[in-house]
Amino acid sequence: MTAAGGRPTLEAVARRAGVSRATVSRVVNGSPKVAEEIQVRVRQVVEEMGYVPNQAARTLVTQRTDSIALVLTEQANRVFSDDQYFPGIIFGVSQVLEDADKQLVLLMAHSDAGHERIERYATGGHVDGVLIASMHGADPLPATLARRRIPVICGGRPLGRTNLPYVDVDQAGGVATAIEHLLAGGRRRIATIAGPQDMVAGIERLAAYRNALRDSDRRSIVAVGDFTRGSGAVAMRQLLADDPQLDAVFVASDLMAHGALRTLREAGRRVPEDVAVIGFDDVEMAQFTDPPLTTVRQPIVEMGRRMAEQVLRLAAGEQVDHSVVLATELVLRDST
Amino acid sequence: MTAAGGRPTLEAVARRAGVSRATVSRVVNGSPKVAEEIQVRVRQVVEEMGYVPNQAARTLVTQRTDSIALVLTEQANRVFSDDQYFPGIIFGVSQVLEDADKQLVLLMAHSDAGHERIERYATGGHVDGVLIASMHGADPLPATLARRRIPVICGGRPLGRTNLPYVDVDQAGGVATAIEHLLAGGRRRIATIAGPQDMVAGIERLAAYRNALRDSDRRSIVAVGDFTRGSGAVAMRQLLADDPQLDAVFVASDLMAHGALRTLREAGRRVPEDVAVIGFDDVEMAQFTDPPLTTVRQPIVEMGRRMAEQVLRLAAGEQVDHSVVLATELVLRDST
DNA sequence: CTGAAAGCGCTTACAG
DNA sequence: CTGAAAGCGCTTACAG
Repeated sequence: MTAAGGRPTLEAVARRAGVSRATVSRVVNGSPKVAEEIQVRVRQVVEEMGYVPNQAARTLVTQRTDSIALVLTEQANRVFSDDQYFPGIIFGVSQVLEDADKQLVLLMAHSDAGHERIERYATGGHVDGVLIASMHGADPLPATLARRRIPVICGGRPLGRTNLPYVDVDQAGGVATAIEHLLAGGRRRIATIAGPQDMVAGIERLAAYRNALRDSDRRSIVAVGDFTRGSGAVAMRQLLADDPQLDAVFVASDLMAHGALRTLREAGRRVPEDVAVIGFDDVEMAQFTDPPLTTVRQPIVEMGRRMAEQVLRLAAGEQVDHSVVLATELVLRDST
Repeated sequence: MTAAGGRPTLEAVARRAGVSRATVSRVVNGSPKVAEEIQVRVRQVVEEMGYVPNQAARTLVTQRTDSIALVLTEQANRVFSDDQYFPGIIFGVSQVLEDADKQLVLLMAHSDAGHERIERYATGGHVDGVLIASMHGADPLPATLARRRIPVICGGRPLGRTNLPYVDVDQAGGVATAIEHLLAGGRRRIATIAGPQDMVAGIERLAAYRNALRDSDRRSIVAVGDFTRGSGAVAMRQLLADDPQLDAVFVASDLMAHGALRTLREAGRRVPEDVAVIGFDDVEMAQFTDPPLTTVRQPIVEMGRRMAEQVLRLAAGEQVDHSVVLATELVLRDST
């Protein structure tokens, strides 16, 4: 007995080993109540024949797929700028899933049809749980999945009223520390380059900047980018036009900060003498900009790990905390 | 009739629509020989009940999984440096698979056990084909899979003697153009920072550098990195110690070139006046370094796309070209 | 054009 | 401890 692909089946192994399919199944799945001697014989035949269980057949009966989907609904410019966010999340998630012997299915939506396709796939019983890495606006996808009883964990606090479980970093705390540092350094006109205002990270970092300045009586000077270098360069030009006297800028991502540094250089402003710059992320690149970048570190890989751990708990039927919030930290370098 | 997950089955739809399971199956799968009227009714019931076919059951009978695996066997430092290589490959692959309605399963090996796990998974009938994004040394995995009749496409020419199909860029041509440009600019002592010598991209770019210099009678000056910024910074220090008079350096990746630029700045060397620098990749960052980086552009996303197209052909039983080689191009900026 | 039936390769109560 | 048997939810010749 050989499956269509030419691969041996349980049946074939059982026949060769002189036992029943049930017994082979038990040995393969590590059930303890099989006689030692039989276990040895079966394992040997499995090895000889190169038997590997057919996952589809197994899933059909167990109702478990042993895979987790990671959804990335993001425009191309960000997924494929050299932003470390997505690779970091993927890396963290895959570490945890590998240890748990689960598979990672990557679901990217490049188009609107893609969005619908993802919903269909995730509700189609293909996966035991879903991770949503980043959302624009109040994406209905996580709520839809949750309603269908599919375990879901969001990366970043979901917008809108919902009580979906999520993992996030302490955005407000990180920004507050950054602004305090600038104020303590005597900076008087502190601008910001915000992230996109349909994403929670963009919204919260801007709100935190405003709060911190309000407390200190400074006025806020704002330009908005989309987390890419190019948008940071453009936003910096706008800020310089708005307020040529500005002496500091908090930038909501390191990539945008890199773009801002180029604009400042072109405009003849020295960093940090004329303008102090603080980024957000602490990607490897931040150590190599000119000057090296002071920035708020967020633990991206750890965020991926925690997301994966949470969804595995849900898939196992356990309860999880409604939110997990990871600490951020100001890393001082030469741009302030 | 409702499946364990609470989802409706074919059976349930058939009953509600007053037809057989076979008929519902035909409608769902778009078979043309079903009466128009019945099609309409079945589709309506499918909609009402939110029926989605169970993939495991379908796979079990069709022997197709509609998924493709992408294997990333790489150390953490590279996957999680902000190298655009892996995200670019993932992005290109996922575009093509999305259009073909196939799923992308990401297989990363973080450990040795991971390597074996990947082999087990790929041979376990979970996927219709396998893409291997990057290999160290003469990895036996692709050949093992090919022997098992599993469609495989390699990213980059595989090392060792094998005739596995692959997609690659014109490494030699790109490097040759870069060196010619340096020679034409009157540079006399041209060093290189090579990539890791157990990877084909590292090996081929170094070999092409040596060939180009041999033709011009210059001596070669070599340091080796691992494609990360940090390794580029260290390698540049070694080169300056080896030959303080060097006036150009070809760096096998943009990230390493970024590291090299920082070392040159620290050493008081002006770029390009004292030392010309050329990178390889053309990531977004290359436009933002100080000075902006001249580099050899390789079409990474396109490479991912072509890999996916090739593996889909193999999975469909078609023949594919033994190799697809994409053009590279020298992009001139201010570092030369 | 439509339906009854076989079968894909497993797991798991249920007996013994 | 072991085996016979049912059943997971589909697709697809085969008849009609």
